[in-house]
Amino acid sequence: MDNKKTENFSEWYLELVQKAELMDYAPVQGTMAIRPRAYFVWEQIQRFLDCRFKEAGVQNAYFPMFVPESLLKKEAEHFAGFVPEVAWVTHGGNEQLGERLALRPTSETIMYTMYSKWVSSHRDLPLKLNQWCNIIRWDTKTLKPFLRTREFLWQEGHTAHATKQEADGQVKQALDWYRQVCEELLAIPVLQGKKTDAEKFPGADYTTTIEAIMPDGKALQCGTSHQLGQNFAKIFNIRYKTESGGEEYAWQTSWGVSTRLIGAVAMLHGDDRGLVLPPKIAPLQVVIIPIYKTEEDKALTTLASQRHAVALQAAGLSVLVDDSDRTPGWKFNEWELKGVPVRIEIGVKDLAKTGATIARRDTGFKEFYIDDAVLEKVKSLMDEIQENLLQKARLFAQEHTHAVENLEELREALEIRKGFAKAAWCGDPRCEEAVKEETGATIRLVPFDSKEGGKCVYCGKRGKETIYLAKSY
RNA sequence: GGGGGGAUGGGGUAGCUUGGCAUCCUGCCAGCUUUGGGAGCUGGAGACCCGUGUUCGAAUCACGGUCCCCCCA
Repeated sequence: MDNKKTENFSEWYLELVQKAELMDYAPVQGTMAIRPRAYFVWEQIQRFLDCRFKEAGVQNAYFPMFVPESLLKKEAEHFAGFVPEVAWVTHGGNEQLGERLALRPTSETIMYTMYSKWVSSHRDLPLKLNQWCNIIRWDTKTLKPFLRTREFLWQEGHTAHATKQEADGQVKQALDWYRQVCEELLAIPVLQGKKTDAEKFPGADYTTTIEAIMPDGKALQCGTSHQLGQNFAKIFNIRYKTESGGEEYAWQTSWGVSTRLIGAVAMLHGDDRGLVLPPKIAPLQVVIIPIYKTEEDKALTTLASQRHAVALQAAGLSVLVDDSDRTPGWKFNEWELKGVPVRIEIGVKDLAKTGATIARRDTGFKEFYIDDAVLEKVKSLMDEIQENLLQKARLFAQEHTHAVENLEELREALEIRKGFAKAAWCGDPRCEEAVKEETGATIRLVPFDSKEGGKCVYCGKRGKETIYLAKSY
């Protein structure tokens, strides 16, 4: 790595994602190839969420990526929110289409057109479907690999329920899945709460969100879950006959997380040596490097390496013996750049003591272990490193979250101390807008345990809500 | 939305003002050699973002386009 995380954060991140072979730029602006090392992380996220979805009765399905303009327009607020960044298909071959087709920026409208055909009785509810797919948003803001690209992968869950309460419960459950995937799998601590009306999903009654703090103090929205109320149901005519013979509109939710999470992992845990991956999502968890001078030593150290590899693999770990024709120093640097959580060095010195040297990626700490202790140590390191990364990130988040009482303190928290600000807000959208204008920060969320009290960070009137503010990606 | 910087083998670069066989590092291939924190030697393959113009001749000058990065809103 040429750039330092603390000196040129932005350049450091770009160097990191490319050198660690997470992505590569593709020919169209704002698009990229997701390389195997990053796609593996996505697969772990998919696996983690997919089994929770299925346990909860959410089934996978697939809907078309083409959304006719007339459908996208049906919900006015929704359309207004998305139209600035919609990419359109206007031609088929050389023939201009009668109606242009949006490349889905999200799938509410196309899916709910189908939902209206599939829902007619209370017996059809709840309807809970999810799709894993790509999304196109023709963003004009600053693009950044994984965090903001014009095409990305995500999952979008869409449910229809008989009652508001049930839909509220689904919104909450989805958000909790997202909190779990961030904290338990990716070691990214998050704040949870509600978006303000100004920041909510276009067409929703309310939006809930999880937000993480990045090393430069900016907020990253990591997942959202929306209560759509009956807004779409009324427009797309999703009605059901109740048990008592009446007719009601369904209550709906939608929720999603995207490949943006991969960028969050790289950004948050990476260091000046390169990528640092939490063991649970590392494509390669252990690399074993034999070290030798003579052919005889090469045979011995490689054999010992392979013996350890077999034992570790039997314990369910992904292991590679790097016996390539490179110097040990080169291999150390290479695998550190790629973020492998644990490295085992086996040289003649280790053989003489019938053991191996184990180095952990997160702290760089190296220690010798006798052969019999290696397996247990590596297994426990998987948990220790996973936990350490989460704790380190939690500590960072705490240290970069500052309680503020007025605009001046808010500016200081954002500009000098670089982080989140916790404040009170009177609830007036004009104060929210003014703060955004004057500081560049937005209200990231209103926590679920928001309390009245304090003074509005902008106007000084009585506070009605607790808020967290930050600049964001 | 505004401002600034940039694009030269796979990656990083020199050359551009003053037009004339394109520099160096790294990576890649082959061979030798080497191995406890990015070793060495020899040989080899590999590039001027795209288009138009000016010119005997364009990486270099002009115009247009595409793409990337940074800062501000």
